[in-house]
Amino acid sequence: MSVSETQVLDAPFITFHARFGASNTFFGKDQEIYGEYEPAHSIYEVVGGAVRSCKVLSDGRRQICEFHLPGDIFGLENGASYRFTAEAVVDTSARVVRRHSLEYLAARDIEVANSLLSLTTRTLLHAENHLLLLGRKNSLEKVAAFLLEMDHRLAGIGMLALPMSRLDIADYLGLTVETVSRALSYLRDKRVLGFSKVSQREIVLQDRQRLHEFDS
Amino acid sequence: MSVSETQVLDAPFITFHARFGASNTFFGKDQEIYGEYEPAHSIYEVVGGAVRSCKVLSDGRRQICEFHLPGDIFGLENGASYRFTAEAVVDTSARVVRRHSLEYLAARDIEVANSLLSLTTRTLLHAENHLLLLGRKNSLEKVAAFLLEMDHRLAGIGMLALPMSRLDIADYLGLTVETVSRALSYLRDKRVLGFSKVSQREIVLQDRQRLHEFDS
DNA sequence: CGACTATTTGAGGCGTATCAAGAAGTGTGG
DNA sequence: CCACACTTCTTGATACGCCTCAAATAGTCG
Repeated sequence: MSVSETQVLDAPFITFHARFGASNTFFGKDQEIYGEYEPAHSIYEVVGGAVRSCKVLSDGRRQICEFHLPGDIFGLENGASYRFTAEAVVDTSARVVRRHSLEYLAARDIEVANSLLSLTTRTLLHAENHLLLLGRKNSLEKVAAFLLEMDHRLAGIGMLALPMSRLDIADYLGLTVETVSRALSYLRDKRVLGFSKVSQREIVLQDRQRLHEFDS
Repeated sequence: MSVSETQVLDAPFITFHARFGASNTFFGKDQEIYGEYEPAHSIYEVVGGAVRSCKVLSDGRRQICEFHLPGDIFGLENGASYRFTAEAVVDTSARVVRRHSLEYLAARDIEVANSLLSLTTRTLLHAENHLLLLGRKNSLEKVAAFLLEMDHRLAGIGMLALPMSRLDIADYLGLTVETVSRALSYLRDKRVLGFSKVSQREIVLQDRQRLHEFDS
């Protein structure tokens, strides 16, 4: 079972955007949006493109904790600084809201406060499922779970246009590029999925049912 | 760097306890407190002992997402059901609060709502650091990080009385019992830590500095 | 003390990482 | 449009870290 409860909890946030107006900003591919431990001044909503939130060890090992896709909100912090580095996976546009504006609202409007809680809880839910994946699933299960998550979140009609590279996928799943590639090849050979001829990052889910069987 | 921001955010929750009174309940070692997907009726605060929150795959592979130690709150849900199974690691006593009481409060008192958000954020912070550990650290780094986390959370004076078994530690770190044991033996041989003669679960941190060097 | 469980230690195997090379895809300038 | 350089992805060979299986030791509890 793999995460993704893209529900309708954003309503108050949308309202917020409408009420306060939020500026649109563009980020080029691989551009850093903010760095870990920087003061958390802004909150973002992906409009188009994709963003990765990651943590990095001193020797460069990287763990991507989340991918943010259109409609997702990221950069929401309770503490003083960001807990991640956020980078654009591809060219990305995002709405930006200053943090103090939102905090001002949340301190008064219990609806807003509760929608922030919902947002945080959803993130937590995703993280906890990811813990199980990282700690206890093998490479094939990880890749299958990833594809199912993306299929779900990209409102999949069987055709996945992945914005991220194999390296991003690997760092999300705690694997290497080669292992991810081998898992995908394996699933292709089993006719569970196919690669589009247009791009290596377009994947056709030929048998979603059977893909589920590869996940846990 | 390993988690644990045991701050003073519980104040409103404590207040809540005082205001509404919360019944104390006892759980024997390995007793289930609640199961994953059960309706989430209650919220708990550990008084004495320890609790593990875990997820289990169909074939029995288990991932412990968190250990709850005295003072910790667990079982707080936004959705209808629990996201984990919670079990007593050792004989444990906990204060129990009915969920609807807390929700009643949170819907009116913005202070309470914000303290719930703080609580959730702290859990999220822990989970995200754990993602990095599970995805990208090797066994020695994992065990070192675990010891440092416990040292910190058990208000360590250099002597760790771990409530959990090696199996619990393994399932927390995404390892096997044997690997955990080997890492501990290695650190003992390096004189970074020592085993108490009283119990295998009492560990003496002989060189916290050097232990830090083993973590990432 | 005796039965049982938890932990440690050893030997060997498996899964994923690493290293290396080639293929496929992308972008730029002519 | 092609030529070229560069990046990304795939595939193969090998290495290594952690898991598995097995057995000995230590600890716990009646």
